[in-house]
Amino acid sequence: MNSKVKDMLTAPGLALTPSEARIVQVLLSDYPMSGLGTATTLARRAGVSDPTVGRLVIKLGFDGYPAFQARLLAEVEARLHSPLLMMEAKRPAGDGDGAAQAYLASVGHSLDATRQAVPEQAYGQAVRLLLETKGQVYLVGGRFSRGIAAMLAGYLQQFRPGVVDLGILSADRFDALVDIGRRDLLVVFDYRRYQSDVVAFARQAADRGARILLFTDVWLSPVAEFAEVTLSARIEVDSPYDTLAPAVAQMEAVIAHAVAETDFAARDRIERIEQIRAAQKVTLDDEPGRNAPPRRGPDGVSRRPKLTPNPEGTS
Amino acid sequence: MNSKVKDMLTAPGLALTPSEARIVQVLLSDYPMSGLGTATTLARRAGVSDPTVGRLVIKLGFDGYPAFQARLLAEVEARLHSPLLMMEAKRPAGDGDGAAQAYLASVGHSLDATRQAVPEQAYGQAVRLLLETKGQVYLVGGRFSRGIAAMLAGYLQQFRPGVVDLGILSADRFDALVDIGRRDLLVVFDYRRYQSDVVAFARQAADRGARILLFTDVWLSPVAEFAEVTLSARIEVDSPYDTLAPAVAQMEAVIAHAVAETDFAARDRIERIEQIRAAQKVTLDDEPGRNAPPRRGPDGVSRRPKLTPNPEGTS
DNA sequence: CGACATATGTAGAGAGGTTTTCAGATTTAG
DNA sequence: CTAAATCTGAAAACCTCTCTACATATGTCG
Repeated sequence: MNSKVKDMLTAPGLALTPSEARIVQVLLSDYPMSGLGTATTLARRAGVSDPTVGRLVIKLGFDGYPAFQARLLAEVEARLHSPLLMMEAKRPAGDGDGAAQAYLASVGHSLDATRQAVPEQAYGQAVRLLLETKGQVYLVGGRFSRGIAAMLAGYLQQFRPGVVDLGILSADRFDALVDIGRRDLLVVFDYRRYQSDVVAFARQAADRGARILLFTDVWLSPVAEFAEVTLSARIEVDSPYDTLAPAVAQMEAVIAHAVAETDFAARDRIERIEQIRAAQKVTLDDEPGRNAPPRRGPDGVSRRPKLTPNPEGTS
Repeated sequence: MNSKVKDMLTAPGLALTPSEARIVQVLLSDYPMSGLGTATTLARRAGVSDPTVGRLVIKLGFDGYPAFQARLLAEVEARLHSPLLMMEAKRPAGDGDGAAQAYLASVGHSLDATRQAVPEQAYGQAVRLLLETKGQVYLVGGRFSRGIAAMLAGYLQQFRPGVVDLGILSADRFDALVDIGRRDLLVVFDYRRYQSDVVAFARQAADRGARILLFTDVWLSPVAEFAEVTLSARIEVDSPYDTLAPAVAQMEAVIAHAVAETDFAARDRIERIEQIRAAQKVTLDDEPGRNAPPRRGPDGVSRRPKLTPNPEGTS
């Protein structure tokens, strides 16, 4: 049921009438384009009548020609999104592009640089710290980067208990230091224009024996001196400001590594959280009335191919 | 006349009405798949009526929607027959890279897709909204994306007064609606797993006459229906979660566009803020007293000299 | 050779898609 | 603020496509 149309057409157990065989041959001769027009067009090319085409696709198990075509279209989309194809479509970047697009291209370069700058091993160490810490996991960040800390906190809460996002570091937040000890982990996000309060906080936490995981730029925050693991990102771009996108990607990469590496003992925890959230209807999964009312054929099959929804999303 | 549809859609001399711009955006955001269904489907996704779609393709020089679609199909065929794609059959899919690095590469693809999905013009519109709004600028975001909202708020505060980051949308935050009116702008970050409270908030703000700038993914949050400008990013990656890195980059690209485009009337404001911050010693600069504003070339484009520290950084 | 079964085409009904028409809404110019 | 121009969507007309019903052809077996 899930195989590609091409496989269905060449399946051995298929009993084809002479006319149907001609249609299949046309279909395969320039696959899948010839199936993307109307049924009548295809019939004419095969030298048969359109009802014959309809009968064939029904014999193949589809509910009708539109359903068949939708499947074909979905396959085209899958191929169109292949990484190789994306490379081909990649434009030279920067030619006629405006400032915004040039900026995005520039971010792409920083992202590449980031990928090459940090060995895979470092991600593994970060994951180990995050998941195997027995005590609490505290997170701090600078004025801009604290948003990333919050995102990471959001993910971590799905994986383990004891996650504390310290948010903005106001003076009274330093009180939290009394609770931080040898069994705890402090995750610090500190990118250039290193904030003195963040550095001070991290130093004091380190003095109290806490382990430190640092996300910073390639010039390394002062925190790197006493951090156990440091992940650096390339953040400079063609702009008076720096970009945080590679930093975000790097944080997410840690999560991706965790997901790939662990056998996902945390899965049941995620599912529990999902259930709670569903009960509270915090997210609306299917936009009512927007993409819908899906046009349906008489068979009840949606006419347009679904556009590959992800099992889990962020917002 | 022989240019690709994508180029026609992004051609500079093209005068697009607001509704038409939304269609173009949808087309580009999932190119070329979204143009392969029916005109009605496309219209629905863009939140416009089908005649508007027809008018657009005629304005582009086609004889009608079927003609437009035929051209699109021809392009698909061309790409499908590309030599690169032929090699794909034997693609092992799993590189020698580890999970984290593969993830970063995947983010790179989404970033490229994002760059190509949104015309430069849209960034200009976003900048205009952000800078020329007379009233207040409010910002909201979802559970994860609110970090991006906070980052944007950080930038905006350097450019203009009246920036209000609404933070987490708790029930009492809805009280803020009474202050939102016709002269104000609401910036919404809403990525898939669209949050019902965010959507509801935006809808009510729109009802009160506020203009709306939306950052979302290519499947478009329901907010897109009544947003004045929508910027969509590609956020899906090879991971059970989505990535927000392209979303961050896109937000920053808006800032980059603003910096490049405007004559930077906001410069004095930035300098004032710099002075205040220096006085409070919030950041520890590696080089004290090196607070110069961004250097700019004769063309008015800001130019960052290599290897000099940024005049303004993110942390 | 004749009767039946299967295969195929023709024609038309019905559904869905596109385009035209027109009126309301919005923006722009004066 | 008013008037003109433009933009937009609702509705309907028109067209195209699909699929059903029926008729015809082709082959098969007694």
